[in-house]
Amino acid sequence: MANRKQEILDAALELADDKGLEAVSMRALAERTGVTPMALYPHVGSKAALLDGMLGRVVGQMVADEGPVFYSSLDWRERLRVLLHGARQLAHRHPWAAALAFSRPSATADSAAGVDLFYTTLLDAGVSPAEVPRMERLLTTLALGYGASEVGGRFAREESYVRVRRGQLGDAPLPGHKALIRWLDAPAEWDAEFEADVDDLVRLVEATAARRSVPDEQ
Amino acid sequence: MANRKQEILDAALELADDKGLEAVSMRALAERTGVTPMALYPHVGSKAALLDGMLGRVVGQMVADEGPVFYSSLDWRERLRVLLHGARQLAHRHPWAAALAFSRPSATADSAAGVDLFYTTLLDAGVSPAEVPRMERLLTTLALGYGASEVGGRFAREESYVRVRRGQLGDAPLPGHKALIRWLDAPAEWDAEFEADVDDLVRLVEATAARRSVPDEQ
DNA sequence: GTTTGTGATCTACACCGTATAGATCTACAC
DNA sequence: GTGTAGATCTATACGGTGTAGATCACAAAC
Repeated sequence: MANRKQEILDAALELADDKGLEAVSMRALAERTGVTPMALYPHVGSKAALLDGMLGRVVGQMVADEGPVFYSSLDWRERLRVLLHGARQLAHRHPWAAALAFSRPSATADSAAGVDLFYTTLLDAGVSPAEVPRMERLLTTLALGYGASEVGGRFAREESYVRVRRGQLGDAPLPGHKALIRWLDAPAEWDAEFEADVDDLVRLVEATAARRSVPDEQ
Repeated sequence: MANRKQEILDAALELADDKGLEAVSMRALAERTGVTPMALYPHVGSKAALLDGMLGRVVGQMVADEGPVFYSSLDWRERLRVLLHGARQLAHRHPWAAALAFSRPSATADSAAGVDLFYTTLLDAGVSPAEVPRMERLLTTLALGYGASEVGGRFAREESYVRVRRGQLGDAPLPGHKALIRWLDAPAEWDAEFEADVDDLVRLVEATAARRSVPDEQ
């Protein structure tokens, strides 16, 4: 029974990875699994629960892949970088998961191990315990949101956007765009940009740790 | 014709705001508009285009509400805070829009005015022009992602999570959770936490502006 | 050998987005 | 008034969706 559930989940992952989340219908999944649609229900509960299960699985799997690295003697800075890249990678490897991640609790048994890696890393960095959970949310929200924006199309440009770049839109002036024309034309290099974001975040964590001296409980 | 489209969009917004995005079907929208489903198509094009239109409308509307404030003599720090809170507010006021925002281009005619407010604010802060677009993406991704996580449920806890908090999950130890038990029990105060995030982001922008001296073009 | 329980199945329902084809209304030219 | 062009709405239909409900097959337990 529990075994069967894993098989079904695996089939659903394959389906989502190579045909997109919208191709994951109970009927299609059933065919892939070799049973009728209704046979899935005792195992997965419902479509929503199926999606939860899929998300939990990819998160858990990512942690399993990268977790071991963490008990080596890496600097907290290096560990943090790996974690942030991992969160973005999740969106790249499983585009469907990025969108899903924002609509389901992250405080899950499946993701606890991943969150814990952030916690220990931040504690090692010297961040005050009272600030660690907030910091974890800040970091994962940005890394995950960045990945989701890339694969979901938020960072893409509309065709009609050419005119906007010129710094004028209908009657309304766009002074900011106007001043930045040179830099808006530059092709976006997402890898490099995210790297710069990671640099900023590492510095932000350093600064937060340095501020630890403020009078606080404990 | 263009008028009719706005009416339909307004009806769709009402529907989404008080019954959720999944209640916005062409059939339900048609009934609300007093017309048959197929009558909507010449105006809105398709369901996907309808969603785009809805998103563009709430974004544009938000900018129209808060834009004027910006040409007053506010400090860039104050302006940035207003913008970040605005992005989070978007998710709170229109929960459906937060999820949508990650799957549609943000470089739209509708949102250009909003992006421009970020651009001018960052330029005023002294951020290097070459870094402004990246910074805008970083800031909006975090603020929007934070709001989306709140309303979408990512920040919620699962029932089964009680055990995880104890710092032990099955056989795997969770040292980070264990060390943080005291702080994980604290009820989450999202407003206060986001305020702290905003503080961090303002400092991050300050630091970025201060680093401007590095040898760079222009 | 009957009972119990566990899965899979089949049918059916209410809903979805939308292609296609036709009806109706409005406004203006003659 | 009549004709006509364009915009707007309607009717019907197709192939999809998730899943409730009833039924059936078969293995293990008593």
